[in-house]
Amino acid sequence: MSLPASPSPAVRTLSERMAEELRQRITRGEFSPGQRLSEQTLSDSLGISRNTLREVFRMLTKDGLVKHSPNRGVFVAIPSIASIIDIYRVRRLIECQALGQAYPRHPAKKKMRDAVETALRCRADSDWLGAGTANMAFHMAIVELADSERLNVLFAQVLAELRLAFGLLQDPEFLHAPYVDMNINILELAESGESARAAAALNDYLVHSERIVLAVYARHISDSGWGI
Amino acid sequence: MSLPASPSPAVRTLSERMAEELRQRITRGEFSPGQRLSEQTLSDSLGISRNTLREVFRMLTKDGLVKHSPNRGVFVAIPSIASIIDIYRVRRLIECQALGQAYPRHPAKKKMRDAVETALRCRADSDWLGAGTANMAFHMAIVELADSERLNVLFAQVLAELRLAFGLLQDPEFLHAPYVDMNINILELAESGESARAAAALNDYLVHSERIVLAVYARHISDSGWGI
DNA sequence: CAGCAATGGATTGTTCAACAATTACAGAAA
DNA sequence: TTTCTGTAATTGTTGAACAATCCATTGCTG
Repeated sequence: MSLPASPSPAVRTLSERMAEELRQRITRGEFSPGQRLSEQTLSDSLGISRNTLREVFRMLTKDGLVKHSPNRGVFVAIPSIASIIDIYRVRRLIECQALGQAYPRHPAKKKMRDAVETALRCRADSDWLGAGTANMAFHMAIVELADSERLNVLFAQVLAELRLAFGLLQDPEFLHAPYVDMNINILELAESGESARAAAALNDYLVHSERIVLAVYARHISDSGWGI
Repeated sequence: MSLPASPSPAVRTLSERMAEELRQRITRGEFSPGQRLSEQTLSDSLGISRNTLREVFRMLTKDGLVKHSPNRGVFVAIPSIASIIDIYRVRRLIECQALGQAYPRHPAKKKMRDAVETALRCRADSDWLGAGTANMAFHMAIVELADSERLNVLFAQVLAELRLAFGLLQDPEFLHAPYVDMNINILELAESGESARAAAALNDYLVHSERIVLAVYARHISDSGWGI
C-alpha cells in the first residue's frame, strides 16, 4: 500500500518521534483535557523548534487527541458525551461485524487470547491500568479479524480517544474489572466457532460498557468543572 | 465535538486553504500517482513558504492522498490492488450496516434521492464525471444514515482514495453508467422500508463494482508502467 | 565486465529570527 | 454593568541558513 518499502521501523524523523512522545503523554493524562498547548512553552520544553512542533500538531490533530482552533492554538481534546456516544456507535458497528464474520482460525484470535490472559494477570495483581490496556488490546485484536488496514487505523484512533475519556474517570477498578469475564466469554464463543453468539455477546458488552461510562462520566463532569 | 464553537467556516488558515487546493488537484488527477511533490517547486508554484507547505503535507498524509517517505519526500499515493481490496472491504462493512440499520425517515435519505436524481441528469447529458461524483454523494449519504461523525470522516477519506484510483482508469462511462440503475433500486428498497433487502442489494452492488474496478485496474497498470 | 567504495550534488529535516495577523485581556469611558 | 479601545501575547507565515540524508555518478578493484 505504500510507495517504497514502508520504512516504519527505525527511520523516523524528529517530528514523528515527538508526535509519539506527545501522544503517549496525552493519553497518559499528563495534560488535562481542554488545556491549551502553547507553542512557545512546549517547543522549549521538548527542545524542538516551533516549526517542528507545528508539524507535530498537524499529525496529532489527525488522531483526534488535539483540536486546532485557528489563531487561538491547539487544545487537548475534551471527550464530550456526544463523542463517547459516537465512539461506541463506531465500536458496535465495526467490532461486532468483524467478530461475526471472522473465519475460524484467524491469527488475530491468538492476540485475543493473549490479551485476555494478560488482563487476568493484571486483575490478580490489582493492576487496573494494565487491565485497561489489555482490554483495549483485546478489542483491537477483534477489529484485526476484519483484515482491513484502514479499519485498524481508525479503530486505534478511536481507542486513543476513548482512553482520553477514561483518563478523566477515577475508579478504574469499577471501570475495567467486570469486563475481564465478559471478554473471556466472548473469546470462548468465538473460538468454539459460534460467531453469531459471540457477536451478540460483544454487542451486549458494548451496550453495557457505554452505559457505565456515560453514567460515571456525566456525574464526573457535572461535579467538577466545564459542564456539558 | 469541538473545543470552542467550531470555526469551520471562513476562519481558515493559509495552510488549510492550500491543503484543500492540493486535495482537489490531486483527486482531479493533475498529479500522476507516484509522482514526487518537490517542496521547492511546489512551494514556489503555490506561492507559499516551504514550512507552510510541510504543514500542508502533514495534513494531506492523513487523508491517504499522499505518502511521506522520510528524507525522500512526499509522493502522490499509488492506489494499489491491495488498497482497493481494503477499501471495498471497508465499504461493504460500513455501508451495508448503515443502510440496514437506518431508521425509516432519516434525513440523509433525502440526500440519497437527490444524488440519484443528479446522477440521472448527468447520465442523460453523458456527463460521466458528474455521474461519478453523484454516485459518491449517494454512498456518502448512505454512511450518514449511521449518524456517526467519525464514520463520516473515515468514509470521506476512503472515497477520496477510491477517486484517486478511478482517476487512473479511462472509460468512465463503463465505470459509472451501470450503477445509476442499481442505486435507484437500492434507494427504492430503502424508502419502502425493506432495509434488509436494500442492504443485500447494496452488498451485491459493492461486490460487483469491486470486481469491475479490479479487473480494469489490473489490466491498466500491467499495460502502462509501474507493475504489480 | 561486474561489483563496490568514494565523491559530489540535490533534497529533505530542522532551526532561528523576524514580522504580520489575530486574539485575549485590562482598563477607560458611557 | 456594558461597551469600547489599546496593548500585550500568541499564532500564522516567511526567508535564510545549516545539518542530515539520499541519489547518481565516478572511479577503483577484482
